[in-house]
Amino acid sequence: MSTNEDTIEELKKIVKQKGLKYTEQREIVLKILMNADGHLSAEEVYNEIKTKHPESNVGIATVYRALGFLEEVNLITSITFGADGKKYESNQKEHHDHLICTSCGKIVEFLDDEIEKRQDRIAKKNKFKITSHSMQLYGTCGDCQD
Amino acid sequence: MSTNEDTIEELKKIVKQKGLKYTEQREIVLKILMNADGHLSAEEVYNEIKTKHPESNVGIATVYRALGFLEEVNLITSITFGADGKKYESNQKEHHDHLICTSCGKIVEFLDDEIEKRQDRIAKKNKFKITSHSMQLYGTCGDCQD
DNA sequence: GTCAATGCAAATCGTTTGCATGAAC
DNA sequence: GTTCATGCAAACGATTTGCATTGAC
Repeated sequence: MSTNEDTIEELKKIVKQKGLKYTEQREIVLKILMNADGHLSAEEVYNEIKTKHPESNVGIATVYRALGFLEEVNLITSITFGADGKKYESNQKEHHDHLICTSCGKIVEFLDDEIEKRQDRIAKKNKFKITSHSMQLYGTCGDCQD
Repeated sequence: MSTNEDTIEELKKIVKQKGLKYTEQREIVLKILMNADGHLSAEEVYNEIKTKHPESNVGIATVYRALGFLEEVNLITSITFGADGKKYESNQKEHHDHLICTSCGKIVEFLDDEIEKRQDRIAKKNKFKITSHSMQLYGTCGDCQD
C-alpha cells in the first residue's frame, strides 16, 4: 500500500518512461479516484472535477482518455456492476471482491484467501496465466430484506 | 437439466400464467440461445436470426425486448465480460464461472464447489441474501502465451 | 519548435422508446 | 374485438473521434 504522493510519483515515472507528457488533467483524475471512497463512473469523476477543481477546464473526453490511460498503466481498475455500467477505483487499495445489494445499491468489499487460492489453482489447471479477476455477489442486504 | 422442448413448454406456461401472448419471436430468441454453444450479444442473436430464420422478419428492438423478458422470467442469464459488453446464455446449463483469454477471446467454463460454498458463507456473514453471482478470471490461455 | 494532449462538437455505438400496425387470444 | 407484441424510425445515453489549438518538453 502506498501513499497518494507515491502514486503520483509512479505516474510521473510511467509518463516519462513512455516519452509522453505529464499533464495536470491526468493527475487530477488520478487524485479524484485516490480520494474517492467508492467506485466512480466516468461521469462521476467528471462532476467531481467540476466541483473540486472548478478552475481547471477539463472536458469529458479528456476524462475518458485519462481513465483509459490510467487503467492501461495499471494505476486504476475498472469493474462493471450489472446494469450500473463501468466504474473505476484506484489500485492503491488491495485487491478485493464485491457484495452488491440490488435493492439499495450498497457495496460491501471482501477478500477470501481460500477463494483466491482456488482461483489460482483453477487457472493453472487450465494453463491460463491470470492477469486479473473480478467476482461479484448480487443480492439483498440486511436492511433491504423487509 | 432439461431438453429444449421442456424449456419451450416452460416458456409457454410462463407466458400463459402472466396473461401475455405467445409469439414466434420470443420462441426463436430462446431457441437460438439454447442451441448456441457460447455466449451471444443481442446483436449476435439478431444476426443468427437473420441467417437461420430469414423468413421471419424480426427487428432488433424485438430481440432486446425478448432478451429482457426471458432474463426476467429466468430462462436466460446475462453476463458482462470486461469490455465485451452484455452477453446472454440459456439457463439450461448448470451455473458456472468463466476463464477468459484476453488475447484470443477463448472462454473456458468451470465450477468449483468449494468457492461456491465460501461465497455463501461470505454472504451470510454480511447478512446478504444472494440472488446471483458472477466471477470471471482474465488472463492468457496456453495457446496465447508465446 | 516539436509532438502529444486537450477541448469542443460531431459522430458513433448499443440500447430504448413512441407509435401505428399486426397477431394472439 | 381487445389487448399485447411487433417493426420501424426516431431518440437516447454513454463513449469515441476529428480537428484545430494549447501546453509540455
